Amino acid sequence: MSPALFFKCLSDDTRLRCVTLLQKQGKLCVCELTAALDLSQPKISRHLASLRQCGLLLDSREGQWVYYQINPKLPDWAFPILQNALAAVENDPLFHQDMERLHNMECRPEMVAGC
Amino acid sequence: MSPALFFKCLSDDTRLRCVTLLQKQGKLCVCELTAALDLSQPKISRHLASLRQCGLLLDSREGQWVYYQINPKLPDWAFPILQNALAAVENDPLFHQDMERLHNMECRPEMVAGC
DNA sequence: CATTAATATACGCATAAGCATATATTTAAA
DNA sequence: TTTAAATATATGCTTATGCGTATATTAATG
Repeated sequence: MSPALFFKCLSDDTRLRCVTLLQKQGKLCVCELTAALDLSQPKISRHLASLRQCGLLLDSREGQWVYYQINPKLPDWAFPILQNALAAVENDPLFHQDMERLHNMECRPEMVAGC
Repeated sequence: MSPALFFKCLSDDTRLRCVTLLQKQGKLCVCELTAALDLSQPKISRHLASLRQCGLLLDSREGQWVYYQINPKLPDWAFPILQNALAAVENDPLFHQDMERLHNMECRPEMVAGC
């Protein structure tokens, strides 16, 4: 993963929103990201796949759900950039909207038992 | 300038090399960047134009030469990212090659009198 | 005024990116 | 084993990106 490729991963709004949400929340499944960003499932899934393929994200299936997280084995120089990326969007009301939609999911996957 | 657009500026190797050299050196003219990166003048010029148009770089003509520098009026969140971008490439031998070619220019513009 | 150096732009092209829609796959549950 | 939910992928399309080459522009110089 070269620095230029790394920046390309963050150069699309949908991908940047996914990555910063994951940076903030640690681990989210596809349906949570779909709800948070209020975009179509295939669109989210395609961008997540591209982020996984270039090594920025890791995925892990837990039953029905596939969770994504920032790859902890990224090169050292990558982590400060991710922090800066989060800082760059954290004051944006659109970021707060994403967070709000995430928290307002009627039925979060991890709460399935209670549904 | 949105964060995603800012990252897109850094997502191409030629542009990233220009920006990190300018971050390191402060101010360089087109022919210095052309020599440092060892690429064609139109290619450098086109990328510099795109970086200027989106506000990342400023240009200033001094006689025959056009100098480029990082725009000091970038949003606050942009500067730490630029620092981290430089940090990400500074240990790369290819970055050192660019620096070396820059310093090895037989005739730097600012030395014109001595040529 | 003609020439040269530095820089910018135009053109034509090839490839990459991103999208919406439809469909396949995987897993859990009835 | 049928059904439904979550996720992934395929298809066809449109637009964006990047490139090499050629040419235009601007400024200094003879």
